[in-house]
Amino acid sequence: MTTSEGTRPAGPEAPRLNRQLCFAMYSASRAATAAYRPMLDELGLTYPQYLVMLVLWEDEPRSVRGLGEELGLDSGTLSPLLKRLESLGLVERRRSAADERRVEVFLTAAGTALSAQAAGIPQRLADAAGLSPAEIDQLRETLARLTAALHSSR
Amino acid sequence: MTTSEGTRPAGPEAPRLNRQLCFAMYSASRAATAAYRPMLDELGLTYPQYLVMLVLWEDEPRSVRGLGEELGLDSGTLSPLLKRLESLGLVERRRSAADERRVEVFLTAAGTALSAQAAGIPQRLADAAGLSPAEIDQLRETLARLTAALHSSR
DNA sequence: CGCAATTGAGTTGTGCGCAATTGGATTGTG
DNA sequence: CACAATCCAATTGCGCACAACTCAATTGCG
Repeated sequence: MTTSEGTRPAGPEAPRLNRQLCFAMYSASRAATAAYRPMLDELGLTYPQYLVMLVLWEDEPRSVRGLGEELGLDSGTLSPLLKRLESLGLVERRRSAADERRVEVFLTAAGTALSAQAAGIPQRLADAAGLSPAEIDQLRETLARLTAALHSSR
Repeated sequence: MTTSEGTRPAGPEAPRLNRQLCFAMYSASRAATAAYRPMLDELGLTYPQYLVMLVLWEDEPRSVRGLGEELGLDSGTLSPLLKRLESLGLVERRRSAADERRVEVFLTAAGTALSAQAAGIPQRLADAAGLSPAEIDQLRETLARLTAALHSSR
């Protein structure tokens, strides 16, 4: 029977075309996480834990809410992650005195010290990426625009 | 040469620079998955399940091993995922007669039929991406090169 | 042929990511 | 001031990812 899709040019290879764009992002993201893994293993961190530490190394303390906005993660992800960072002795969580709903996340001395050990990671990953600085820059800019467009399309 | 401070490592802001490249990929990948979610909800699929179906819509049957190579996933991820697709009535798994170690994944009639319902998704996502076809093409190419470089750097 | 090494799928355990819900704290409005 | 609406963190439940492991089937090698 004839399909009812006369208005759309949805040929049999349309799904295949699409897979290439989004699958490329999915693959690249997992490849990057995998490339980080051996370096982060030396620090005893996972990649999302490393992202949280990067934010805290910039500015501290941060509320759980603030970390979530910065990273695009909610408390369902952050609460157990922060609990693990706390049990590693890298951060400390304290209820805000001004607003008892908020939990402030502080770095411990060990958490602050870990920054020095992590300092070499960016360069090591840039070396593994095999892209020129200009390409990296452009890739980052395009991805940021794409992310913003996808978020605002809801 | 623009913004090329990459030669000066280990400064206090090095971690911040790094976060931008890899965090951009991490964010973009999650934003894309989120953009797919409402469309895939209509099909009752998750994004990884959709990827598996895309491969099967191209060529069927595929072994678990073959799917894993195509998608970069191992049996620890695929086995339970395929079990869920089977319980949805979209695929069927059968031991290969030629090699009893292999499991061949076949589409059911319902699995084949779902392809028509999924046909509109690529265009809908491309619209949400807000990038020109040329930009999409270049992004895909750069990501593919990056993924290959990261994999071969091990 | 006989048996060790390899292969393929599955299972287990850990840690995200995200939707939905809970429960206590705060804010806004009458 | 009262109290409903909102806010914030935590919890629960489900589905990936991925490492490590198990077990059966197959292959390779003497």
